[in-house]
Order: sequence, then structure tokens, then C-alpha cells
Amino acid sequence: MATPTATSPAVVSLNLESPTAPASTATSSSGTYHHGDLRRVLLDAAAKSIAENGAAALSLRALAATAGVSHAAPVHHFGDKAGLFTAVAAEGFTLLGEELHSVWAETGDFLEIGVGYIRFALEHRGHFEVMFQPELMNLADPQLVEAKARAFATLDEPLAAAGPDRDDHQAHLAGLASWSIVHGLATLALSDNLSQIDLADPEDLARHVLMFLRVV
Amino acid sequence: MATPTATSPAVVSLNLESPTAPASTATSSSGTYHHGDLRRVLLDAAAKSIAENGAAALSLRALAATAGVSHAAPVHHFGDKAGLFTAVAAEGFTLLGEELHSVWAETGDFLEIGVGYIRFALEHRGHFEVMFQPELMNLADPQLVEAKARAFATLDEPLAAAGPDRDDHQAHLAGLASWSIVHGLATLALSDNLSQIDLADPEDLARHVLMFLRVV
DNA sequence: ACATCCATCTTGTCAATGGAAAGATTCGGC
DNA sequence: GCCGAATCTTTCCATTGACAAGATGGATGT
Repeated sequence: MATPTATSPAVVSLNLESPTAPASTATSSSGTYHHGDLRRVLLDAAAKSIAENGAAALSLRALAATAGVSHAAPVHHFGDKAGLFTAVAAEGFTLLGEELHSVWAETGDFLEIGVGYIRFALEHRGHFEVMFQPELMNLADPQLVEAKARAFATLDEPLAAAGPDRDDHQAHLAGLASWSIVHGLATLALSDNLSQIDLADPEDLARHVLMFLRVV
Repeated sequence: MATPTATSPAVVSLNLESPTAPASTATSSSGTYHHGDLRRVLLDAAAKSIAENGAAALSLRALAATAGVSHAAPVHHFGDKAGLFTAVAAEGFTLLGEELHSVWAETGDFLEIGVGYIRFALEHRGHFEVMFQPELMNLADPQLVEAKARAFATLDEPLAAAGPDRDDHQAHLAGLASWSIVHGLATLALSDNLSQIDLADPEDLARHVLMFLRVV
């Protein structure tokens, strides 16, 4: 609530050792209150854990342990487990929006946006996995709603540019078809349904698959 | 293991009340040993629960309670939670294969197979959700592997018929593009990313979206 | 008919987990 | 320097998944 959901997309590597305090006898008063940036560390650790073991296997207590804090510390930052997932998803939508925006700025190619979508899913697997599991998070969270809206707004201009002579209905359908095919390919890749050969060069695969779309 | 994974696709409504025994004092010997078809009841209850609350929220104990058995009964049939998810997924692939097979037999239309895929996802939401979350299940399970292989084999003939003059590589890509777009649309629908208007007639939406595919 | 085998289900138990409550510690503003 | 507030810890409880050991009763062979 207080923190402004720092816009820094930097990936902060988590330091497992506590910064300065000896970890031998944690009972004494040499503890590490005010960890520094616990929220960020927890978000990164969560994304990493989800990417490796899936969202279902994530444990708040194990997460706290890797960050070197007590098991109740995450609660203060995220409220509960759903709150953590919500924060991960919100960050994911922000990162995705930034990625697609820069792709459009650099290439001006609608097809490359699709490629960027798939690249994002594979590179930020932890985020992506949570972003599309509404049961895990609080869909009404304002931070999430805004991040989502901003990410989608990024696509308005590219979509209009891809089909200038379409009415609203056809444009909507074209956008949905484009989103479906890239989202489907990304989801299939993340659910172990693509062969090793296909995954050797995911972006190349994405371009070839997207060639079957009448939109571009 | 002993049960031959009954091929009956019938949907068995679960009877919450125990068949004949009074449930007042379960301590006495009036219990319902040999429930009759507990495995089937558990599978149906699981699919229903997952469809309503998501796979993450599924509790083996709550499941056992709705079936009127003790909390350890499901373990005997599925080994553990992953075993239950595996069984649900395997049944899902079998049902999907049968659905797509009959659609092809009745219409001979490749596009209608895509429509059937989406219809299946919405009608069997519980199954579909588990089928594409590999972290939840035992991917090496023979039953699952075979059900999956049979379901996909169903698509060989339709895909070949849709593009007779394609080489293997192009056919593979065309199949992947088709799968991606229908899988993406289904996934987006299940993750609350489609508007009410779009979902008013999902099959109609599917047909319109699939018109953007160069394959059909 | 009857004893035996074995699939099915129960009870009891344990460690791990999420969450809530209450207290300790430190930061920042005044 | 002081005080409020944010941050983190400790303690505790209910729920859950999993395991072990035992109870039940249908099926089978003779």
C-alpha cells in the first residue's frame, strides 16, 4: 500500500546470507530487522520458485526461509498467499506491457509483438504462469487491474495499424485471434507440449506459426 | 491398477448421502465399506470442484467428505494428490479424443474440430484445467501417456485432409498453429479474459476467430 | 458350506503449511 | 531526544497431505 510498486524492472538477485548479522544464534538481539528491500527479494524469489516448481508448490514459509526472514514476514507485505500471487501477476503485466511497447517502438512490426509475447512467457515463466490463473489471485486488486489495463492499452495502436480498414467488430476479432494464437503457443510451450526441436529456437517457431494468421 | 479405467464417458452425479447407512454415529459397524464405485464418484467430485474453485483449492479431505468416506479413502485409489490429478487429466484426454473423433465423423470439417476443442474446454473445465498443468501430475503415468497419445492421434487424419499438399514440416506447423489458436482462445476464456458478449455464444466466437487462420 | 485371500475402507498419527494475534525492534519525522 | 508507525519475530491454532496399522466384507477355490 505505502510502497509505490517501484517501476524498476530490474532483476534483483536474492542474497541468501543475511547482510551483516551472524546467523548462528538468532535468538539474541542481533537480528536483521528492516531487511532493506524484502518485498522485492520475496517477489523475485517467488517468481523464480514458481518458474521452477509451479505455483501450486510455492510455500510462503520456504520463501521466507530463502530470504532469511521469519515465516510471518511475507504476510506483512502481501497480506496472504493470494496477495503475493496478485503482486507477482501485477508485476508481470507491467513487465509484459513494457516489453511489447519497446518491441513496437523498435520494429513497428505487429508480428514481432507476437514474437515478443512468446519470448516474455518463456523468459518470465514464473510471472506468466500466475498472470493467467485467476483462482490464485485477487482479481479486484487495483494495482493488478491498472497494470493489466496499461499492458493491453499498449496493443491498441499496433492492432489498428495492422488492419486499418477494419470495423470495430472485425478489429476485435482480429485482436482476439492474434492474442489466442500467441497465448496458446506460449501456454503449450510451458505445459511441456512442444518438442525439443520446436523449442530449440522459440522465436523462430513463433514467426513460422504466426505466418498462418491472416491478420499480419 | 486393477480397475480397467472404465471407458464409460457417462457423467455420474455424485450422491452426497450415503446409500443406505445412517450417518449419525459412524463409529458403529454400520459403515459403508465397499462404497460401490468410489473411484468414479471421487473423479466426478474432483472435476466438479476444480471447475468451480480451481485445482489449487482442491482438498483431498474435503473431497472424501463430500463422498461420505474417510479422509484416507482417496489415497487407496490414487496414491496421492498428484495421482488424482493424473487420473483426472487422463480421463480428460480420453473424453477430448472421443469428442473430436465424433465431430470429425459427423461433420468432416476441420474447423468444427477447433470449435469442438473449445466447447470441450468450457464444458469440461475441471478436466481441461488439469490437463495442461504438468506440475500437478505424474507425466510418466502410462494411463495418461496412452490417453494423450490416442487423443492426438485422432487429429492426424483431419489435419492431413485440411492440407493435402503440405510437406511434413508445413503440416506440423499448420497443426501447431491450429492447436495454438484454439488452445489459446480456450485458455483465455477460462482465465476470465473474455467479455460477457464474447462468451454469450462461445462456439460462434470460435468460428469467427478461426476464420483468421490460413489453414482451413 | 466354509475358510482364506485380498481389495477396500477406517482410525490414529505426524510434519508441514497458512493464517492470526501479540510483542519486539528500528526507522523517520517532529 | 521523543514518539508514532512501519517492519519483523515469536507463539499459537486449524487444516492438510501422507503414512501406518487395523477392521471389514466380497470373491474365490475346494
